[in-house]
Amino acid sequence: MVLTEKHKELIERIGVFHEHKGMQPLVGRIIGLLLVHEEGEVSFDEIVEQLGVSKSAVSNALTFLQAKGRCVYSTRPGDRKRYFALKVSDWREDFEKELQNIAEIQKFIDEVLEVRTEKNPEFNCKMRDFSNFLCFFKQEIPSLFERFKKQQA
Amino acid sequence: MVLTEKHKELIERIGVFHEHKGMQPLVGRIIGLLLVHEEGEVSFDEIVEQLGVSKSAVSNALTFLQAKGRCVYSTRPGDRKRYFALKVSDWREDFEKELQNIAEIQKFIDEVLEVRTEKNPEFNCKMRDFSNFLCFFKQEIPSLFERFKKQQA
DNA sequence: CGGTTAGTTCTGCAAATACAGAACTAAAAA
DNA sequence: TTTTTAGTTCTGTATTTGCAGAACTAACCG
Repeated sequence: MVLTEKHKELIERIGVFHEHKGMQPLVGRIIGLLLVHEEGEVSFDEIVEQLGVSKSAVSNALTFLQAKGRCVYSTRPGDRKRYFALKVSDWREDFEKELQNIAEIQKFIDEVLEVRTEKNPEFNCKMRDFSNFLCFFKQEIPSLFERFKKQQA
Repeated sequence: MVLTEKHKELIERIGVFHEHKGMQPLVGRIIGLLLVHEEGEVSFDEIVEQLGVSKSAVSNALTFLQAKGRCVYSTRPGDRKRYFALKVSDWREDFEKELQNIAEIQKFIDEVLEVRTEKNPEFNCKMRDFSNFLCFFKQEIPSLFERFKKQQA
C-alpha cells in the first residue's frame, strides 16, 4: 500500500497522541500505521519501510505491543512473514481497563485519608467526597456498556 | 510536621503513580506530600527539606503544577513565604477533563475512518462501533455527575 | 551442505530528562 | 544603605531513553 501525505500526517498525529500517554514514539506510530493501513495487516518489512526505521526498533516496539495485548500477528501458508494487526476487537475491554485505571487514584486517596489527622477537616471532607465519587464511578462502568448496547438495538 | 515512615512510603507510591501518568518524578512526590501533609498548605522551604531536593527543582515543579492548575499558593500577613496547596476543590472538573481526554481518541478514529478504503469492512465496522460508543460515552459524562449528586442526597 | 530469509538480541551512541548548585533578582528588614 | 530572605533562572551533568547497526539465530531453500 502506498501512503499519501495525508496518511503520513495522520500517522504522526496518532503517534504523538500516544506519546503523551506515555508510550515511546515508534510504538505510537506503529499503532497509527496499523490503523490507517487498508488491509489492517502489515508485514514486519512493510512497517520498517513505511516508517523508515530500523528492524531492531520495530522488533522491540512490536514485542511491547504484543505484551500489552494491543497487537497480534498471523501467518500465511507458504509465507514465512508475520502480518501484524491491532486487536480492535477488544476495544470494550481496553476502554474498561482505562476507566478502571484512572479510578485507581481512589486507592491512594483512601490511604491518604487513613494517615491524615483531623487538623484540616475541610480538606478531608473534599477528599472523602472525591473518594465516594470514584467508588460510584467504578460501579457505574458496567451499566454504561449495557446502556450503550440497548441504545444500539 | 514530622513525617513517619508510613507517610514517606505513601508519598513515594503516589509519586510513582503520577510518574506512570507521564509526570516527572519530583512533581508526583510533591503531589504526594501536599496530600499527606496535615495542614494541606506547605511552604516552599518545607517541600525542599521534606523531600531532600534542591530549590531549583522544587521551583520548576511548582511552576509546572500551577500552570496545570493543580496547585495554588497563598501568603500570610507579615510572612513572605508562600504556602502551597493542591486544588482539591476542582476534582469534578479535573476528573471530567480526564474522561474527555481518554475519549479524545474518537477524533483520530473518525479521521482514520475517513481515509480508509472499504477493503477491510470488518475492521471498519469495529472502528465505527468504537467511535459510536465514544460518542455515547461523552454524552453520558454530565449525567454521571448528576446521578452522583442525587445519590448523595 | 552452504546460502537466503525473517526476525531477535546485543552494543553503542546521540538526544532528552531531571536534577544539583551557583548566580541572580526582588522585596523586606535592619 | 547594606543585609537578609524567598524564590527564580542559568549552567552543567549523571541518568535514561530511543533508536541504529551489527552480530546473531532459526527455519527454510537449493
